Amino acid sequence: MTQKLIPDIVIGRLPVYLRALTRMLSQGRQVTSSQELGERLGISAAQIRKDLSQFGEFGKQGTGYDIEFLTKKIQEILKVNRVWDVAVIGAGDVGHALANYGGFHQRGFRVTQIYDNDPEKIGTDFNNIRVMDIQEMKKSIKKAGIKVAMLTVPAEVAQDTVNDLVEAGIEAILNYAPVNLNVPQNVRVQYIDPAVHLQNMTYYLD
Amino acid sequence: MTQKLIPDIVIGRLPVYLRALTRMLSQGRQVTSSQELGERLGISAAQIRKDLSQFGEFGKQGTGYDIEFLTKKIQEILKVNRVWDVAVIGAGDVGHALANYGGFHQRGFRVTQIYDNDPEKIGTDFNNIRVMDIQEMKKSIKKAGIKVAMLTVPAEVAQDTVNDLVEAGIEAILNYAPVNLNVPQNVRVQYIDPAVHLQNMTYYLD
DNA sequence: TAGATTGTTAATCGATTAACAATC
DNA sequence: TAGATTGTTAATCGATTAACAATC
Repeated sequence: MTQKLIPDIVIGRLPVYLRALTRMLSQGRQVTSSQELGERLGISAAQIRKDLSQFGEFGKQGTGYDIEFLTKKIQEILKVNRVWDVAVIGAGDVGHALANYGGFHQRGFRVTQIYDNDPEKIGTDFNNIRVMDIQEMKKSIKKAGIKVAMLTVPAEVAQDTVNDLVEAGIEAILNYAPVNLNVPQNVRVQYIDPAVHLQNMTYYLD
Repeated sequence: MTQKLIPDIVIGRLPVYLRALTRMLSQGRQVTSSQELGERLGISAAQIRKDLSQFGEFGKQGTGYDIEFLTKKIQEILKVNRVWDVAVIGAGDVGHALANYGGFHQRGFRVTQIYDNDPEKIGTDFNNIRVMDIQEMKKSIKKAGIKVAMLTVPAEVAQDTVNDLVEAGIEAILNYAPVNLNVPQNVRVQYIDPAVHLQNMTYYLD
């Protein structure tokens, strides 16, 4: 029925492979190997080959991988060989940084909507995008058919906002609010919380 | 010799437990169970008990866990029952958002230094912290004994900057630059790249 | 041909879950 | 006491690695 053939953890490594390959390409490189890639990323060569083999045969024995070809293939697999419109919810510092971020458009994303509830912010422009009233969010996201959102609202209102996003048809949420979110099974959430990431490392410090 | 008793993946979940517990505490809750916590976080109750049991016995049969007590214990384990000074490298939008972020100080961190190479920015204040010349970085971080840095410089200079940070004594790096970093074994890196996180989810969209 | 590297299989390793005695 | 929930063991499940035939 549903596929679920490919482990989540494999999908999670593909963007990292893609990033490294794109970088090599921009440095004029044409061919690489699982060994080289693995060394750069701190991953075993066997794992890289195994991961890629889930999706097809992209390399040549004796030679390795054509970087441009493999890049294209991974982009197809991840469905970033197109551009996804993204809504930013919350026009604070983080929302502002995301609206201005230059790294999205080469990587399959474009911020097209920004929402806030602050009258002072509504109507102002962030990187040429008009900040809209969060009251409009549900209707407007639905109308635009947007599937991807980045959530930068305060923790207290995050879950309510997510409920609206889900009703609006959002299926992928990058959550900057420092709370766990409950969503239906068909909706994906990724978490970014700098304090959580830092706390991951302090354990190892003295 | 070296401990390495506790799996990395367990350490990685503790900050998430801590965040949920802190939230419950702020809501006036006093006691919870592995089952309740698991439901909130989408993790099995067994896993939560197993994770915690790595560090001691923090619960009571029949009752569950005292939230305040467990919070304190996890803070101790993660070494965030103190305040870590953090240096922000790069005073762009992301550096700015991090300098202003209010979520750090209750969670064990305080931004005390910001660096940039842009003469226009050097000497200005971000949230009452004077932006310093990146030329001073190595000397000044070493002098202050700072162990934790957040890196928000462009990809092209990230590795060089990291090399300096390592020489300065930094042992934990939260990397916002969209590249993999090579560091010695004693240095930890966590990666935040919104495009990578988004690409993790697009695979599952149509 | 000789050398290199893939894709894949089988073996190993590690993480998660189920189950339950202990006990609050 | 009865009910609930822990901490822990053993079983299951899944991911990583080693090894090598295939082949460029």
